Amino acid sequence: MSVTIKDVASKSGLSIATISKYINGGNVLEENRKIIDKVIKELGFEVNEIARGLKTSKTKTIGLLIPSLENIFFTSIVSNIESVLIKSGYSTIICDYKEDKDLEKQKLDFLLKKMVDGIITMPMGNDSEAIKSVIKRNIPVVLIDRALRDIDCDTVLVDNLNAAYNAIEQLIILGHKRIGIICGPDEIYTAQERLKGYERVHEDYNMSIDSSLVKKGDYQVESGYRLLSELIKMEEPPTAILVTNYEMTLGALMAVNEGNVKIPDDISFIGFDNLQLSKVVKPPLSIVIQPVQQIGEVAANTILKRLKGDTSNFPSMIRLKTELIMKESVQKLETN
Amino acid sequence: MSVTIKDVASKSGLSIATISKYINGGNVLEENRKIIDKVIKELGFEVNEIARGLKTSKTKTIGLLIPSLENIFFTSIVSNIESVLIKSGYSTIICDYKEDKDLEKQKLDFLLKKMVDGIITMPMGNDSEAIKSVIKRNIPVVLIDRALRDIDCDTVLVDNLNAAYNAIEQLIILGHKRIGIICGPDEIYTAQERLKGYERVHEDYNMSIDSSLVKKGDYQVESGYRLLSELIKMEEPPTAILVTNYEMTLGALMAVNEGNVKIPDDISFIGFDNLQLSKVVKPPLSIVIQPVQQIGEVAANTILKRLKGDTSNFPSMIRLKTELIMKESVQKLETN
DNA sequence: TTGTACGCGTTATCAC
DNA sequence: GTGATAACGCGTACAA
Repeated sequence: MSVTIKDVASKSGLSIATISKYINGGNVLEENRKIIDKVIKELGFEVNEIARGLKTSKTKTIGLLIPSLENIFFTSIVSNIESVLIKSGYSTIICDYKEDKDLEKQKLDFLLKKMVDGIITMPMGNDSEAIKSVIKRNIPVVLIDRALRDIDCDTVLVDNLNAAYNAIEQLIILGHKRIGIICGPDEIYTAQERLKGYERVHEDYNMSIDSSLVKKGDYQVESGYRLLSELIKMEEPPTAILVTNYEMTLGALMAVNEGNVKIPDDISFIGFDNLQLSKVVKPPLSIVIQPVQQIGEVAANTILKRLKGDTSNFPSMIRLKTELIMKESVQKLETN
Repeated sequence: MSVTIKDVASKSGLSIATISKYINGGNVLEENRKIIDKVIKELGFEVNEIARGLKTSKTKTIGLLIPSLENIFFTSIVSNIESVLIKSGYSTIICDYKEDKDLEKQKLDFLLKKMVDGIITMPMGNDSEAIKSVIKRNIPVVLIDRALRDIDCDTVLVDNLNAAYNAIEQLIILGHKRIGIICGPDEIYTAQERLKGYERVHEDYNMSIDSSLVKKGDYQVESGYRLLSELIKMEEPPTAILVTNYEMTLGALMAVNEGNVKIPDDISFIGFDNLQLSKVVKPPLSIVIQPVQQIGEVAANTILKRLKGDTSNFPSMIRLKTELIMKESVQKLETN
């Protein structure tokens, strides 16, 4: 079918072994080097990665396991990861587990069966066992966005705690006393951290927390809608709100629109994750931006490093900073 | 390292050939069948896909080549494709070419080098040559979203022409005479078709087209913003507008918000592609919805069919219907 | 430096 | 129905 080393060998008059050595960067006579180079170009020879893989048990493929492909936050990261990896000749098999823990395990197995050389994943459950067994098989794993307890594994995340902390702090500085938050699910790492940020800033400013202002959603649009509706219908509603991911921000805005509530007059609003959205709605939305590009690049470079056998400072834990963009959706509150 | 057929053979007392035949669904004595089954389970044997690939020259991998991973319309399709393919044991290597024609070719080569069994792609340029050469190599290709001229290739698209036609028709029925459209780039198939729909409905209703109302953007946010700004600043602005993709819809909404223009009082508005968006903005946006799930499923099933060697009605051209959802962003115009 | 021979795990072909 | 055995294309000792 396609051109093999054998073909190159016979046409160049050299042996298969020599050609192979040349391809893999070994020492070959300058003279032969030229000949081989020429023949390879003439024949259009390309290494058969799959035959090579059989021998080396390396597939030059990285598995990417993410919660959903219908979430721009995740796919942006994926896009950046792919860009970096392809430069090193790695392809990426992307699996989304549709926010389903069973599917997550299934797809992890799938990737393993496909003999990926490494795995980058955003774990959902805390099935650190599955991940552990992968690491035990000497397959490098990089966790992104969400950390896992009791596990030695390279991890790239954003400083979720301070992301929430800083946003809430701004609201406090502007005079808000009753600040609501719409969190993600308890089981999810980022949700825990963002809530911690909310709690810690209250402590630091010596403010007590009204637990009725802390709403727990599921990172989906509908919960953002429902929970914000609940908040604005309270007898004593919050004067400001932080919504902690993109989907819920979307939902919360729907609730605002339908509830005849005005931003920022009736409620100050800080959203999450999507800069474009902040410009479409009126007034412009204040927003917490995560460094998606960096996350992808750092994750990809980390796994590339491990793939090269560099085990320095393992396990690495990199915590990237978010950015808070304040716009007119937040109002200064008169202190009375 | 891992368990091989050889191991299964020696432990079961049968030959490698028999085990292989069993695995691939050949006829084996009921008696042996049981033994093999048991041994496989005990040993936890799994086929080494890469060794199998070397022999069969099949990788059980489909290449997916899309313009961008940061576009929910594309990634939704990808997600659905992946769901279908994985059920048949296929993995998908996803490449995005970042709307760059050179990158598109590069990544196509990359996929070929990875020996994918088939390719599903949304082509950008009209480099039908590259695709043709793939097909000539007997690698099935399915085009989605965008058709290519002069080429025999299975294609799955939506009826873009009538998508635009129907939207504009509704506006006409509601009494609008000056209807603007913000199109995509001339080179892109979907943009051409949507524009044709605009033109045809004007013909059918015997209305002439004011070419200053036909704006050509590039499917990016900024152009939607810029072009809608231009439209509303006209001396005689349109009374209604159709924006023909999601990003430009986003941009156009920004312009509306900043321009102190009211929807639908000052201008009736129909957007594209994203249902969620339609609920977030106020008033609720009328929108053209594409059947992303179907697109993905049909495309995946088509390539699966070809992979099985079924060449019936090749090349198939499937045209899926869009849905028009009318909301309060469109106003009935008084006929005077 | 170069060449020979063999192994990687499967599948396919043929005898039996 | 079953079992040797030759491929598949490449890497790698080892010998030359």
